[in-house]
Amino acid sequence: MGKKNPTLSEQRAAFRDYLARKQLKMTPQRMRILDAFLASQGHMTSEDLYHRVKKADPTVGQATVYRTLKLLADSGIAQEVDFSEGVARYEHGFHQEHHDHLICTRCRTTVEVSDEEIERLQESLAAKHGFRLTGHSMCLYGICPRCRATD
Amino acid sequence: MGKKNPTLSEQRAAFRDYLARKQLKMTPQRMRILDAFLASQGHMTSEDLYHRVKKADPTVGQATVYRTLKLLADSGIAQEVDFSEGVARYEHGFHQEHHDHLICTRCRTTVEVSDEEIERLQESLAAKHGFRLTGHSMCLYGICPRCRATD
DNA sequence: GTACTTGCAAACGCTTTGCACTCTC
DNA sequence: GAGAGTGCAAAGCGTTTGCAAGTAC
Repeated sequence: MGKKNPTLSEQRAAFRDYLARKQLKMTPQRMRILDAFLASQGHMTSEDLYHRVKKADPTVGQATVYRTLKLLADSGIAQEVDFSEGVARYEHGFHQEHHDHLICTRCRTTVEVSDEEIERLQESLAAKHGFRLTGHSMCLYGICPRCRATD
Repeated sequence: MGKKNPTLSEQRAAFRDYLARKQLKMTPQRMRILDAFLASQGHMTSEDLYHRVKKADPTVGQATVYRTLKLLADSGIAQEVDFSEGVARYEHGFHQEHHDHLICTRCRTTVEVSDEEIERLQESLAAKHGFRLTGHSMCLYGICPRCRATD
């Protein structure tokens, strides 16, 4: 478990490969969006990324960012996450170990957490009902230490 | 754990109390929406409920259903759940034991599951990061036995 | 040269809201 | 009768899509 994170150029190559496999084309826009995505951290919305990309190239359209994020997710470079806010968020997809999220409902801070025991129990819970698991999302909502301190 | 489910008239009374406490009024529309909600099962969308209510009274507006569902959720009679579909769903809120959802991504069947061990681990995971948990949502996505059979 | 891509603006689906009217308490 | 609630239609939001022009391969 836990190969180390791919380098920037490995990721670029991976995206190129993905595009080729799907008979899609590499374009300057896609390149810029990929780079902006890789250069950022956390859980970005399409909007976030759009603004970042726009700084580098004001001509890029919002629709292209939406479209490219879908490709990044499909290629595995990005991972869509849903914090029930009504916006899609994306995080880097190369986190080998699955992780879940601990979200402060007051300040929106999020912490990535993981627990092998929980993973294992989830699998067996699914198996007990005859399901083959393809994915899951677990969000724990609460109040973070900092917000608790300022109560 | 596990008081038995409240009766229909207990729930009506609970809603009435909630409204009174908030200085809101009971109306025939709210009554009908509550009844339709209680008479249904599963994970309903506002749309679902709107259609049901409409059969009993075609004059009820969609906005009223949205508004009333929010009240039902706030009062604890309903519980909002999010299966990442882009629609809000509501289930009965009187399930005392917390449960999570196992969702078939092919046929959308959902099964309610619960596991005390997982609950406990979630608590301790949150505590480890100094969070005070206020809620959580866990959705396990997979393929249900029936869909697996027709592969 | 042939698809595939782009930016734009319009359309989308779900949800919320402003309004004039109506009703509950 | 004062304050809430209603239905309607319009607006809001994040996201998707149709299109004509542009571009990677």
